[in-house]
Amino acid sequence: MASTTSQAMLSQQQGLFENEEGSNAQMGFFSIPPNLNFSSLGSLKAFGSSSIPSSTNLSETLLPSLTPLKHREDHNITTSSDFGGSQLLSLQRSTANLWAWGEVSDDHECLSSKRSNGGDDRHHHHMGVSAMKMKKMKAIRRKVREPRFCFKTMSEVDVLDDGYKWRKYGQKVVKNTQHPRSYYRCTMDNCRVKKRVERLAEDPRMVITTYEGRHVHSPSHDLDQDSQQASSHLNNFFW
DNA sequence: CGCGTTTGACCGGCGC
DNA sequence: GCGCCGGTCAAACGCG
Repeated sequence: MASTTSQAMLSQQQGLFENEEGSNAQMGFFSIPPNLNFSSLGSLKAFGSSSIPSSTNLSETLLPSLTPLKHREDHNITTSSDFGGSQLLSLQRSTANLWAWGEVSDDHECLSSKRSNGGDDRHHHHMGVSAMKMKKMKAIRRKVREPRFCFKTMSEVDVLDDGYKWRKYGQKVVKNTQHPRSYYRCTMDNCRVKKRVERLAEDPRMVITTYEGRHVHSPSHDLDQDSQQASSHLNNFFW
């Protein structure tokens, strides 16, 4: 991996969020300029949660600044001031987690998951949801799911450090893409947040990350100083 | 030894 | 009904 200037320069960042408006399920979209500063976050937040009561416990999560892991280890890139061009925004709904799967499917900017509840059904079985209930839920084509948020960043590394600890639980080559999609789950016990990471087929320099769910805890304590620096700013907004 | 990754198998939904 | 496909599981493995 050549350590050029572009290595951690997430010069172009765009994000998507999905909300749970039921039949009006939709995805927002925003671009994150490389020189984003914290004052911008307010507007992004407002954009992403236009229908959310602003008082809802601020559990919308703004993930701490991202540092590509390898770079964090190898090059110790700093993320102060404007995040060093390496940041992640996550907008999540803190209210009910209902959304219609069939209607958030066809956005190729985000990881398309036209019907990604196969494995989750199994998961729900594990969680003790009765088959009867699941059938009923399926019947109305509506499913209790965690809010999702996806964005794409330009980075040479796949896994961006968002301050949480993730465990990889799967990898899959999806059709019509040359790069595998990786599946991660938050390592915290009762935290069911998942994320998927893949590279854009059209532009392998772009990494698409999709977060699903909401963390029930603060970011991992073992952040390095850089991350702590940046996330401490963010904490003013969200924690 | 504990934790994280890899990877083939499996499951369930969807389209034909 | 069957095959395809995305998502998940879990055993095996690697590493510190």
